[in-house]
Amino acid sequence: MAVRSANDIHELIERLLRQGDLRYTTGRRAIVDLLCRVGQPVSISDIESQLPSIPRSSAYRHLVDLQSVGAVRRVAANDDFARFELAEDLTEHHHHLLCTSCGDVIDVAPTPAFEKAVTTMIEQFAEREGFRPFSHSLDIVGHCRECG
Amino acid sequence: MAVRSANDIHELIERLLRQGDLRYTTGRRAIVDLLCRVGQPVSISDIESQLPSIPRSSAYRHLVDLQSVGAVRRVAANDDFARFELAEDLTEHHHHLLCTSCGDVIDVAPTPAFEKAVTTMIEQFAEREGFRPFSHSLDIVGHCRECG
DNA sequence: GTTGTAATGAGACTGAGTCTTGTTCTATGG
DNA sequence: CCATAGAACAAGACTCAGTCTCATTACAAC
Repeated sequence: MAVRSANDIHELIERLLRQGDLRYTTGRRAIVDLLCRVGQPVSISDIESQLPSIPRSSAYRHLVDLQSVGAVRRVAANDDFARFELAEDLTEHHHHLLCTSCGDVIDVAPTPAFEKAVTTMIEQFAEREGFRPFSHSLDIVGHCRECG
Repeated sequence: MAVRSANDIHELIERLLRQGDLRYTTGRRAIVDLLCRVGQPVSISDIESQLPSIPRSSAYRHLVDLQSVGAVRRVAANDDFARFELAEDLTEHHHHLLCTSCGDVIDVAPTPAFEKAVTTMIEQFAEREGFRPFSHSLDIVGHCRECG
């Protein structure tokens, strides 16, 4: 799903951090690396098991920092564990398949026809409700291939 | 947004509970009443303030019971408080406007054109990913009228 | 009534996520 | 090179939404 190379992403995130007077340190880079590699939303326990050298408190702090500069986005999954992924500006707009059995989250890219329909509809809501939309996300709930 | 009258909803929920060998007691009814009245997702603190006679532990238990028979659905909002609403079977299919400023959740009914586009796209994903879809939800993130 | 089961209230408990504190890096400047 | 100031960090205490336990109460069936 990566539209840019990992190198590009690192460079972009470094710039984003610098704009916020933050450094792109080893710990932050390790987390971004993981997010690039996995290519789908990652939970804190994923981070703990993949990057055991990073303490939980640091992982949370890094994620908050990365969010604050717009490099990372928090994803609300179906279980009650927060998950994190690279911001869409760095990858591409996509939606999520949520498995209610194993909790897994799978990224999927929408078709242009669908996104056009969404945009049209959102404009209607915005008009009617006086709502100013920033972004949208579609979650498809069901069972993944493994869970049948 | 109510497609059925509150009376109908109570009757349906009573039947759902009975099928699960559960009774439609005063506490459960009070919560369902609140969900009908408010007509949008409600948080635990909303329930506490609107129904002070129901202890928190009971409110949570009632919500779990109501969920287990399919009368109520848990909604993941943008803040990290769970919210609850009547299941779509009892009301009508709808989506959510999430305000990132005040945390409010507003129900909106999708246009038929949009739902057709969603269905088509979901079928494609299901095919491609071996995913068995049960339901979907679209969240539109932004600022509500009050928050500008 | 009696009796078995569901429902309830009160409060202890759990654990994801946050905050605090003291320490270690690192970028700059003399 | 060293000094030093601010950022980053590790460790662990802390918070509080949500869950669990258990003793008590309501209810349905006989």
